Amino acid sequence: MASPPENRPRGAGRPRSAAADRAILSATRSALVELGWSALTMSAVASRAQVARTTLYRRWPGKSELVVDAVADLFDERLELPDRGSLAADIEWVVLRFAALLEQPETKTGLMAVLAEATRDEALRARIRSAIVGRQKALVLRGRARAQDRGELAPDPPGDAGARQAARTVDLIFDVVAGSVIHRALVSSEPVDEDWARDFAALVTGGLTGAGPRTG
Amino acid sequence: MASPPENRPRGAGRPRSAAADRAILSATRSALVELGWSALTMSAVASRAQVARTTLYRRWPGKSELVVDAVADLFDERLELPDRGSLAADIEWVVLRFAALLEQPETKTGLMAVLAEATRDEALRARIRSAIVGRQKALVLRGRARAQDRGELAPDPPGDAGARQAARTVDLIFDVVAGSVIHRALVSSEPVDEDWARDFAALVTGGLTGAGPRTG
DNA sequence: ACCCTTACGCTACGGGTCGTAGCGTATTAC
DNA sequence: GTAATACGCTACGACCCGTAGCGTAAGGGT
Repeated sequence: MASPPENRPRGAGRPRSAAADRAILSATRSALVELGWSALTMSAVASRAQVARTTLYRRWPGKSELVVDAVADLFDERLELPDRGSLAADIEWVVLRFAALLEQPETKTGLMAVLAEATRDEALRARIRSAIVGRQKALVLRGRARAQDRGELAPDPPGDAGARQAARTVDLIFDVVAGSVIHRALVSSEPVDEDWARDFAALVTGGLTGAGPRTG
Repeated sequence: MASPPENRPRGAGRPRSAAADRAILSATRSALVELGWSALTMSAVASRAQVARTTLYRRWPGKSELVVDAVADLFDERLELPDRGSLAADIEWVVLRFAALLEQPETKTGLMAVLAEATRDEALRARIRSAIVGRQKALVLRGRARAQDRGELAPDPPGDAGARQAARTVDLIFDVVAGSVIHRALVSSEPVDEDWARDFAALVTGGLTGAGPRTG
């Protein structure tokens, strides 16, 4: 669960209101949906959260950090990867799951806004990777290992070079899955539905030349 | 070439200064790199362009529209697709070309900022598609047709259903290529170099199960 | 129970941006 | 030449920013 940085000296004085934390983060999300990034102001968040404007500045340095924490909460759902029987089916499941997350207007607006702001800020980008997007990578690792167990994929070659090669492949798959879904949903503005997920999984597993997207 | 919308009644009065147009768009790009989206102000652009602030408002309604036009120029380079001999090589070429575009800090910051703002604005999103991202789709169409001529890909099935299926495939490929490159470069913050392009092309053409990313 | 420490709400401040309006001047088409 | 438009400049009210100072509320430690 994302929270404001706890730099305060512990063990003395009045503790910060957890209710205020929740109200602020929730207000930030709803305000982000209604107003968008550029129109979102600290004043708007404060008034929605029934909180003084100064209270916001006591916890977050500025808009970017506040929004990152607010959005990170949305990616906190349990990420599971049930065994769907095949690599392609597992991929479809991940795609649809990720798409469902992006369907929420809060996530959509919040993620893109934060990514845009992070273009000039490597620290912020690292925070996004660890707190938001990076969690999805664990799913790729698990799905790949499972496919190797099934015999659908070749096992990792031994040795140091093999491990490095495997890591590169995982990174590649991760960028392809996450990037394609985001692009489809947020740039092309087309639905990431079961049909698309099936085509996508077929492409990733079989490629264009092999058992291409069209199976029927 | 992107220009401010020409809604003015033609044929009378003093025409708008084309030099000012160029100066404003150029100033917007450089300011965007140095300041980032949120710190970018109309005042900053005006002073850099040696132009009165009111001149900006005479041409663009606001920051978003101005930045879109400024960034669109960067995507205006001639988009060519020389025949590299194979589908995989053609894909590698497109990936590296697109990545080179995204390497420029102006393009990077500008594109993400505009995409973020477009999350809440379908009109802006459509403008981005037609003016910026959508142009790349022509490359996908050409590359696919060429691969079909070579016999690497099956020709489109005849009839209406076949055409629709082909269109879906093109859309899919486009989202996968553009999305993956953007995600790799802007989210993962890893270089889109020749090694990555080769792995990516191998994945898209052969798939995970087939002639996987590792060919050597 | 008491004090100490901190959070909170409120008000106020200087500085900046926004988007618009009005003016006089410059520059072009007809 | 005349009409029409662009341009630079100035000014305006409204808003937001980030910080400071105040009195008050609410816990923790002994």
